[in-house]
Amino acid sequence: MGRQPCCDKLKVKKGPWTAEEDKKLVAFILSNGHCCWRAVPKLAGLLRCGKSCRLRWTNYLRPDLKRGLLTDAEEKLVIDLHASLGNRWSKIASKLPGRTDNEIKNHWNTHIKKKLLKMGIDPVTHKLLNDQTSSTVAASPNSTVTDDGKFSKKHESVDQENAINQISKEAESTNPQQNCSNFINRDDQVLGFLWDDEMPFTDKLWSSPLSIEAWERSSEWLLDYQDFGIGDLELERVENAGFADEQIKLN
DNA sequence: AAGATTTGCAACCGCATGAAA
DNA sequence: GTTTCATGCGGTTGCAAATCT
Repeated sequence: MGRQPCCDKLKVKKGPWTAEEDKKLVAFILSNGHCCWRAVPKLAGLLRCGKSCRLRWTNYLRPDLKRGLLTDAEEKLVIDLHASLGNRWSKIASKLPGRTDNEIKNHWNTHIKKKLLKMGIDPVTHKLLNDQTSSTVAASPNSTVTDDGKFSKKHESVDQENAINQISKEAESTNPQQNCSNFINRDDQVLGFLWDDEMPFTDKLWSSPLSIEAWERSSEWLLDYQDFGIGDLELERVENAGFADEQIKLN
């Protein structure tokens, strides 16, 4: 006897969410929280699977999400983290406040991968493409790397330790051709917080109560960006400033 | 202008994991 | 110890928008 489906697939709606559905979901979560995702669609009056609700909330409706393209600083962090962690997008996303694993994964596949290839860098190994003798960054007796660049979840702390050692080794290297990561401007103070498991300021944000009005105020981009696609430059400017502020706070 | 192709991203699917019964 | 269930994660797909021919 296998596992039952999380919902009755015949009676659930699929595909893009409407503004009405978004509003229902947000209103429900802001007033009730999401103790059990399976119950959310029924209680919120949505013909959706609980899984779909969770995804919509975490990837799109959460009030603390940033919108727009990743900044240069964020992109560099993603590349660094990918070199150390591989395709563990949720782990990478946890180090970039306001960004989701889905967003980072998409940005990696559509932008960063191409950029690295253009620079002659293998996006899987983070080594120069013509450097046949190099092994992967995280390859060590204590970590496992699969063909597609996935890292084993076992020995995580050892992997992280190796990664930190690797990053400091890279920083010491003076020859830009030796390792692709040298093109990244290192900021040790920034990298320092990357290995902390907690991101205190996002936790604070989540623990504070939020009204539907507050959500609507903080999510005006939903109208601006989803329906009309305006304000990208202004948004980017604000986000860049915000990200810089967060880094200053952390330092 | 119109059709073909490419790109970017939201959403889905299946699997893994851990907790509860 | 086994089964069931809820949730999270990473890979993949589908489709609208953008770009090319």
